[in-house]
Amino acid sequence: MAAEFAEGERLDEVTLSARFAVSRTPVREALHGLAASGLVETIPRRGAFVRYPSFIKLVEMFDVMAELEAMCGRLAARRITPEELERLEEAAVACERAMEKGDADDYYRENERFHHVLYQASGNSYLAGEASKLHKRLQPFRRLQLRVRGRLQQSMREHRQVQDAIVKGDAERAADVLRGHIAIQGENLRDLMANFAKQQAGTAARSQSASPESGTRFRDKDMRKIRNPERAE
Amino acid sequence: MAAEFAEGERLDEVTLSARFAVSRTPVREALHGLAASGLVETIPRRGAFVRYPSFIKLVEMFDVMAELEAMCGRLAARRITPEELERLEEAAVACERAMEKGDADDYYRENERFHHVLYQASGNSYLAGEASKLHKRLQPFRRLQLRVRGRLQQSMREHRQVQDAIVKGDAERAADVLRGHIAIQGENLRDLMANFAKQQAGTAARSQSASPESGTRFRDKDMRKIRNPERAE
DNA sequence: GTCAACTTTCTTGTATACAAGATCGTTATT
DNA sequence: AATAACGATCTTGTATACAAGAAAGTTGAC
Repeated sequence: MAAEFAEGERLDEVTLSARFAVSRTPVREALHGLAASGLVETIPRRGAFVRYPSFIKLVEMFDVMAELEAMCGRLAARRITPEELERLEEAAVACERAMEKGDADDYYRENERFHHVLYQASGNSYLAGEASKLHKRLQPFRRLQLRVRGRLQQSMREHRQVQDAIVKGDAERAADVLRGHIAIQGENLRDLMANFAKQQAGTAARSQSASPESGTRFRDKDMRKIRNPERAE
Repeated sequence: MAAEFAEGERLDEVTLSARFAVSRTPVREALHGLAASGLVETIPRRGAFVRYPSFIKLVEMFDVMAELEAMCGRLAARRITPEELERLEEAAVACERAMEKGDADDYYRENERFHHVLYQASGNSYLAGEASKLHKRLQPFRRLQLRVRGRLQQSMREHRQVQDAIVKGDAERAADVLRGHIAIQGENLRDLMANFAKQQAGTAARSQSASPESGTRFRDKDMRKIRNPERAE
């Protein structure tokens, strides 16, 4: 399920339509949607290719996420309503319960609730939307990290610090704590990926086989045809 | 050209396909693209509706843009390469020439170049991409502002301040100046819109006529059919 | 006259057919 | 034998046909 489609794999429209027992039309629309959300890259007249974010790109995305969350925190510290404060407390309590149970899945869900309350509390609906989108995209990699030893407890402490700063209306501290809260996930990711790379070192080359760059071998005679790749978008 | 499609207007697929002399298929794909970029809202089984960002949303977007640019500046101050520094200077000089000529269109183009160099110089390609996307979306509203009296000169001064901070490697100052540089556009927008509203006050009501909320009159008898609007995505 | 159920019409969503570009294989030429 | 030109095949992009859901109009009951 997790590794159903390999990085670089070409997604053939007819194959997919056969597999899901629909015509090519909805398949095409779905592929365009995935392309918009970045999971797939489409090259005109060539097809759609699976694009998992590279490690570099993931770290970059976590950096941006950290900044967006910091902005949410800064604004929320000034703008949060009593009702939202209450929901923040509820989410924090739920997180605490999950942590005490040691239930990572549960913590993960409640953690998400906590952050979404913050996005809303920023009072900037565009920001909230963008933060949610990126949060969702980084979701699987965030989830991975909750397995790291002691991460749940640390995460919880950071949540309480954020909450404290917001209750006190300390915008800059809320921003800083949140920035760190996310940035540390980028750091942890580095560690996880390093370990993962050690294990998977042997099979890495194979997974690249179907990518358009490495897989489609341009023969010398075809090189005369000068094509500009004309990347989608 | 500018106001070819009115806010809330329904975009009929067959009408559009007739107008552009293509079949419905590419029209549908184009509409989906516009929906992804936020210019159009699609409601399942109902159609696509023109959605210009509201004034509130615009201000929100400028706030986020300010933060993204600030982040670019902070990173660029530390990571910019000599080659990028050179391109920044080139863009700044080009801006200066345009300003001296008083050519707002030209300044607008070169200003864009200046900012794109900064995005690149951040060394975070994801950030650069997101900043470019939002920049592009705010483009028409930015452009409006260059007509404001004295804005060109002020903008130019701010550019030089940004450049100075980056040359000196002062990350926080670069961030602060850039944040202000963008934030002021949100402020100016407020003024422009206030003036615009005064002029257009009479015609405002009419432009809403075709929106699905106000235009589609549900008759009482139809209210029994409980539909969840099921907003797209 | 008003309101509800039915029917008609219109529009989106999906399937299929066709056109055009791209890759791959074959053949001919140097 | 290597390379270029040509043609066959496959795949995407577009057009058209069909199905299903939504809005509007019509008829009938109270």
